[in-house]
Amino acid sequence: MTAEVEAKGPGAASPPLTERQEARRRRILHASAQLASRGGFDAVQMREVAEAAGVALGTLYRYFPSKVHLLVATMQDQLQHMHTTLRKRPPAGDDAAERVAETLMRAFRALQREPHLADAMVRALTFADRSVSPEVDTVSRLTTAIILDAMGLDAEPTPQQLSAVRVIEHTWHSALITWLSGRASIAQVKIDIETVCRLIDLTESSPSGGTSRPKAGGA
Amino acid sequence: MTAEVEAKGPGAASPPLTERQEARRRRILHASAQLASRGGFDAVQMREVAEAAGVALGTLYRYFPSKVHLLVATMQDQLQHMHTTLRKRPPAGDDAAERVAETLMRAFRALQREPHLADAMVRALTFADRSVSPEVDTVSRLTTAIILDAMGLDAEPTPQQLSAVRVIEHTWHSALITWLSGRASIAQVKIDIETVCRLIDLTESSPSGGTSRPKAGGA
DNA sequence: CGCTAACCTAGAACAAGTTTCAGACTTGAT
DNA sequence: ATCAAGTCTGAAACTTGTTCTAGGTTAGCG
Repeated sequence: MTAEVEAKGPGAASPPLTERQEARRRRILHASAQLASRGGFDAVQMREVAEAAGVALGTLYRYFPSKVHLLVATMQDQLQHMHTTLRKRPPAGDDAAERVAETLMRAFRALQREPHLADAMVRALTFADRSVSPEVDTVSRLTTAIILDAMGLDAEPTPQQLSAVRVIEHTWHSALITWLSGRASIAQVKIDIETVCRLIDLTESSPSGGTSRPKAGGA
Repeated sequence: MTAEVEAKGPGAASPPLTERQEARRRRILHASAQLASRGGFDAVQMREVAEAAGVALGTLYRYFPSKVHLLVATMQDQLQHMHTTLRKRPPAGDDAAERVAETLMRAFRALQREPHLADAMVRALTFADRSVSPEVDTVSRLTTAIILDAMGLDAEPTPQQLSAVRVIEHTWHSALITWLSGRASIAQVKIDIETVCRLIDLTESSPSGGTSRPKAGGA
């Protein structure tokens, strides 16, 4: 139990990094993503990451206390990027289930363009043990935010809707894994996503229109 | 249809093991489960497994080509055991969704009794790469069989039902992971299982009775 | 029995994640 | 400018999964 991992945990006031430190951090994450894109989880070797980022091995471990921490942070990074990208062109489906499925399929296609990177990030995410919980939780919240965005609700989500979203996330992660390990085809993943998204239809509160509404204006 | 223990691939005619070899194999699996029960994934150290099983390290690797292979085989073992146990007292719910949820919660409670073992097996399962696909697939088929059993269908499952089962499996695995890594409570897992099991209700073919039937005599 | 092929053992060796440490460099305050 | 505290570097060491080697054992067969 040495270092307090200063993650984005609840109320964690990460000591403000100097500019050079911020730059180091970004170099590390970039090197991580680069190596991951080449050969997936196994290709992200800590010594190579350190060398590619131009920092000493000890420094790498000061910034990210383990390989899994590093890759989960890499995923945070990519997810953030994807979130902003997705927000620019919101899904156009008629009901919430369609929109969520469309959004996830869009994300899936993005991952298909970098399957090795996807492999590294997803494997790290599911392999993470308790010591990485705060970071994994951040990823989970980001994913939840993306899905809720896609649903385009005009009110706070109900507990049932949150449950459905949780299940959708479960399916999303697990389906990715089966795809990455070659046990499911792309088509199969699509079917699974569409199947689970039907759960959203079960959570419609009012019998009239439910969550169907083309454009929930936000501001 | 008891799955053959030798999951070396499609049609792989695993050379029949001699009695001493079978005994070695069992000693190894037992040692693996034992160590896993103590301290989870990390506690299953190949050298220790070999010593506890009374075989040389090289022999251990001849039987199981990697730690992940070993743990996935351990899971096959446990699942088989659970499958026969579950069959003895089939779930009593009124509709398929209830029965499946009940069955999974029963399995979940069994895992709670050996959380470290569960940790080792589930982490191995999701961390497995392509080289372990055949074995992971066997586990997946076993899980599917358990769920289909619980549904108590009287006919071949429809494609939609199979999709629902796939999504249930996804949720099951992923929910286990969140529980094991301390990011979800037992209650939360229960909710997620119950939520995803509602998908089964969506696959009822006829509007009359659907899959509801108290006791579908097994086979 | 004695042969051969496959199997097993003990142990060294190798690979990659992680830890440690002494010394050089930055930073912030005085 | 100077000092103290904290940070970074380079390199070695340690851990555990995995591979390799040389020699002993077992099983089937004439």
